Amino acid sequence: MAGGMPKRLPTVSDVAALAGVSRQTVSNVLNSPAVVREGTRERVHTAIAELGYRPHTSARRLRTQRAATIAVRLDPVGGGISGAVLDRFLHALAERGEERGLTVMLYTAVDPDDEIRQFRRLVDAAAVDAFVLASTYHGDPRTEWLIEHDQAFVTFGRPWGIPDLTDPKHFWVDVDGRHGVREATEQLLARGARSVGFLGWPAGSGTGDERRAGWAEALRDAGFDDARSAALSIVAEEGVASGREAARALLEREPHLDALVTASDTLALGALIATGGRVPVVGFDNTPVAEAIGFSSIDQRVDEVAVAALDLLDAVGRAQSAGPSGHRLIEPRVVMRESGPLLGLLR
Amino acid sequence: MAGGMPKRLPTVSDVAALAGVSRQTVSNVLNSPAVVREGTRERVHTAIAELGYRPHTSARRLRTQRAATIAVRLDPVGGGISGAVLDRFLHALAERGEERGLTVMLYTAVDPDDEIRQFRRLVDAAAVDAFVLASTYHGDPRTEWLIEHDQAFVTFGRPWGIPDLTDPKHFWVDVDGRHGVREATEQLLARGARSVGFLGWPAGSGTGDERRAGWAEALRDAGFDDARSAALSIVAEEGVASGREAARALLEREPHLDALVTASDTLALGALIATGGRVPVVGFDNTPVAEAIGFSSIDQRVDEVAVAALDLLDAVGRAQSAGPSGHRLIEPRVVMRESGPLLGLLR
DNA sequence: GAAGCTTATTTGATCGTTCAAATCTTGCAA
DNA sequence: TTGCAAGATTTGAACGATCAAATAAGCTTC
Repeated sequence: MAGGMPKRLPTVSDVAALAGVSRQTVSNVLNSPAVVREGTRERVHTAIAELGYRPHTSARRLRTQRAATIAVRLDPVGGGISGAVLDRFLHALAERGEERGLTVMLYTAVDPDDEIRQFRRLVDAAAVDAFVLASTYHGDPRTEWLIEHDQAFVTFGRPWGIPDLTDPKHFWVDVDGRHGVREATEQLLARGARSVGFLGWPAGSGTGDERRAGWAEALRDAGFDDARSAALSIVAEEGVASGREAARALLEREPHLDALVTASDTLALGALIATGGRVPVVGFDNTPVAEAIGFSSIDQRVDEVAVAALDLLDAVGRAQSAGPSGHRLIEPRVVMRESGPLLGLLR
Repeated sequence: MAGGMPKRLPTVSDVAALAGVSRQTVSNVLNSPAVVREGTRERVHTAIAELGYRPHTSARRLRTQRAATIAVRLDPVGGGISGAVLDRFLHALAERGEERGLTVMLYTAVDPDDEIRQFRRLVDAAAVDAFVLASTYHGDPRTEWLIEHDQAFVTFGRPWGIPDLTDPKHFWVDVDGRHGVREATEQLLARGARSVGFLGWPAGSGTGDERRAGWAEALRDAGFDDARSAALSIVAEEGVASGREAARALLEREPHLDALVTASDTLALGALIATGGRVPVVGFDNTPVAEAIGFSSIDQRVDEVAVAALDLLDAVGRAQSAGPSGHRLIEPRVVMRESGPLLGLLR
């Protein structure tokens, strides 16, 4: 309705005038309150409140040469069922970032080269002062570029090349999948399971290997010998169908299997279909699908990951040693679902 | 490695100096090339390329008073299985926005009031010049606030209150669910289905009512009388379990049902479980789950939605009448999956 | 009560760009 | 040649904030 004037936003000078002080004092009240005398500070605060003043984002960014923005790449479709993880991570990042005055902006890219082109664009335009990468691999050209060009970044997912792992320039946060899977396996054993199988990805993906290792550790501690363990483990590519096939094969080989841990909710869903829900299955990622169907899963706790990532980033920003070291391992949480609404009904 | 100087980014003056022209000419080359003589323009372009110059985002924003940024709220978890829709919409928005020099930033909010607080924060800080809302309802305080404060915005999802629908200040894009469902139903009938059921949400949600209406239209056109139609329709709350229950009840009542259209992939999954995959089911949203399991679904074509939303936004920006009217209806695409990898195996 | 110090506040310059107005070129008719 | 409009380019100012240096105010101390 109103329509009227475009209603110019109040500036620091307007506040200053109203409070009877100078621009700089207003600025100080906001950025280094300690330096302003109590009475003045209060007067300025009421003026700010009265006018509904807020610092002009771009003006501040121009002067301070900080974009206060972190860029995150949004994947094309968030591959398969497990896509929601990035979603939740983004949400956490946006929420936690805002608490620290950071804006999260999105970019897209079709391949690593394209992504580097984006880096260049954003960096050259001073549009961003840090990047969050959602996963990296050994010899990743993206991290190489970022390091080469002195750009702040954190990866969600540890770098899997041995040398990179300790590279002080590479900051990362990751979820300790090994620990999570181990704990899930232990819980299954503790509640009476006699043989717990594992359905995971082919060797070579660092993440998958870690998850399998966690399961293997739990079995070893429970007294299983290596031959027995080997028989209880099977491999499948990510995908519901291939998970179903593999689970079926494993069950044929090991009819007495009474629980199954998997490397992802996608595989878990396949396994559930194969077993008709008769065998408890634990997935990984705790996706909405796991919740809807009602099977157990290991939650990555992306909220913690986001907080850790931001912590690392502003450590980088201040060029101070990022706490103990340049990375953080978050412990996932096992979410056991006793009897999902649909588990028994799948058969 | 490099380490060295912080390497100041080149400015418009650096380019000007190198090309032997003034600042403003460089600016003109970028913003109104027509006004610069051909030869000069070329010289400036090579200088730009040589230095790898790009306009400083914040400086430009400060001067032009445009943030070139649109804000989108990221939902807490993206409810259930269908969450991926927002995900894909965001991706499309980011990608298409970038083509037009727009940045997509995220914000979060726990409820409408909180969201309005965010509006205020972003608007007062001149951090954003338009909002995209992912759905609205009748008397939505958010759209009221935005209109009241002359803020540009578009909603994905038409406003369901009658008066709002034609409000020239409310710009919206929506997917014509009625049309999509109708088309899917027709396709099923065309390939020989004799009775096609509908599993949808309780009346009252505009979106759900539209979808049901599309199915009803198709049946009517095919010569079904209203009593027959009514018997083929059933209602369920969103959720895999309730979908399964409802589908089961419907099948008991109508054993000869040979196809089922549903209001969401979540309901579709429930129906598939109930029928053991024996009855073809069409979902809505074409989520990754539909693709993974292999059942048919209606795709919202979020990419088109994103483009339309951006078109409307810059129509608003230029205060020119937004094409035919302030809204766009996108036709969804029916994705028929003949024999999903898992369909027959669910039983 | 004036010198000397600390604390509080103000002034002028600057970040990098674009706007508005001024100046310089060019082309062409008189 | 001169005049003069149209076109091309340049100059000065401004966007709104913060930095750095300068000034003013408040407290001690002798």
